[in-house]
Amino acid sequence: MTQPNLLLDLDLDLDLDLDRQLCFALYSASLAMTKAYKPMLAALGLTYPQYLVMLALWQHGSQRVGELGERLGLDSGTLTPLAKRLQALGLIERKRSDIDERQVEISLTAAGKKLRARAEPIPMCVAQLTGCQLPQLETLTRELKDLRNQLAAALPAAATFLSQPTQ
Amino acid sequence: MTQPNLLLDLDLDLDLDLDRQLCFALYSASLAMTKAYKPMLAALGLTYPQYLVMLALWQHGSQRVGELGERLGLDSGTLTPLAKRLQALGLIERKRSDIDERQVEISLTAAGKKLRARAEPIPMCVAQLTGCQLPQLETLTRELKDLRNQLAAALPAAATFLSQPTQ
DNA sequence: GACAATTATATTGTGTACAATATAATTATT
DNA sequence: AATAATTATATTGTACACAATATAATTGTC
Repeated sequence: MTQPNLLLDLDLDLDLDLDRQLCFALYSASLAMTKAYKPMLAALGLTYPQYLVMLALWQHGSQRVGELGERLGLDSGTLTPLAKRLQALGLIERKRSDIDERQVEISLTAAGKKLRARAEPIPMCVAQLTGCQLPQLETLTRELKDLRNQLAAALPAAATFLSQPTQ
Repeated sequence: MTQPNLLLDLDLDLDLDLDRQLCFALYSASLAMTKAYKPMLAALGLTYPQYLVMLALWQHGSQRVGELGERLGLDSGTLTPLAKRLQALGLIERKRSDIDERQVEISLTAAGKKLRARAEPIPMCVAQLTGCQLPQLETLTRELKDLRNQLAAALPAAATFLSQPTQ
């Protein structure tokens, strides 16, 4: 008699059940991953976001705060104090550019470069903790990168999604 | 001539390249997801972690701080001040249990229950922002939940991973 | 029933995240 | 070349996360 209600069907798949939310699965997996890294990074004297900055510097060498921010998706409000802590640890240097004094160039010290060797076994340790095979981890990594890129591209749309009625 | 070096091969797959790290893909996707939610949740007057607490309350009803923490993977240091803010917003109540005065029961106010209707369309909006089909999102959600559970279970091992030489 | 051990939540301190704003330098325009 | 607009980083304020500790209530043991 009555046609199946499409909106009702969608509600079945997209309710507010915590364990069916992609956002919560992402959020809690990310926190769990940070906790898994914590003891290993503590041995290097680093927090997890500090480790990410070191990864970016080890891979791409000296770079400006803005480049770091774009790579990591973080702004100066996060990076400036973080970089000051890495500088206090003696791992990086911060220097105003001579060409453009608005820019701050971040570079590795000898101690910072040396730390890389001690960080190298960490990804393997974490991979073992996941209990997954490498190809599966690579697939998941690619899917998450795609998701991140898609969300970042769609961000302007998100701002007006609920404020506008369907027009 | 020379046999392929297994360790070298593994290094190719598990180096310190930022864009090949599962941890960074997770971290940045999670931050991007939070940013996508932000404008929609702002319309409800909620932050993202506050929204997660509301989801847990809408789904499971009144519960103790400890239950909330276990569900969300957060501790009292995070939840106590967050709950006080939700209380200040008039969305929840906090009451010491009569049976066990150590426990604090968190329940929804009428305004807190009412807010659910306005939150209901949000998951659908986000799903559209991802540009993915629902089955793909469900698969990714399950994979992330598995990863989180596996990491949580393996956490004790992580603590001793780098401090112990291979024995 | 006193008291040690455990449990539940709260508090404190450190380190992110990020919006909003401030500051200072560079570029564009006239 | 003065000045408006833009750009790069820093600062401020709010809200998480979480380790470490504190507090208070309950349970277990004798």
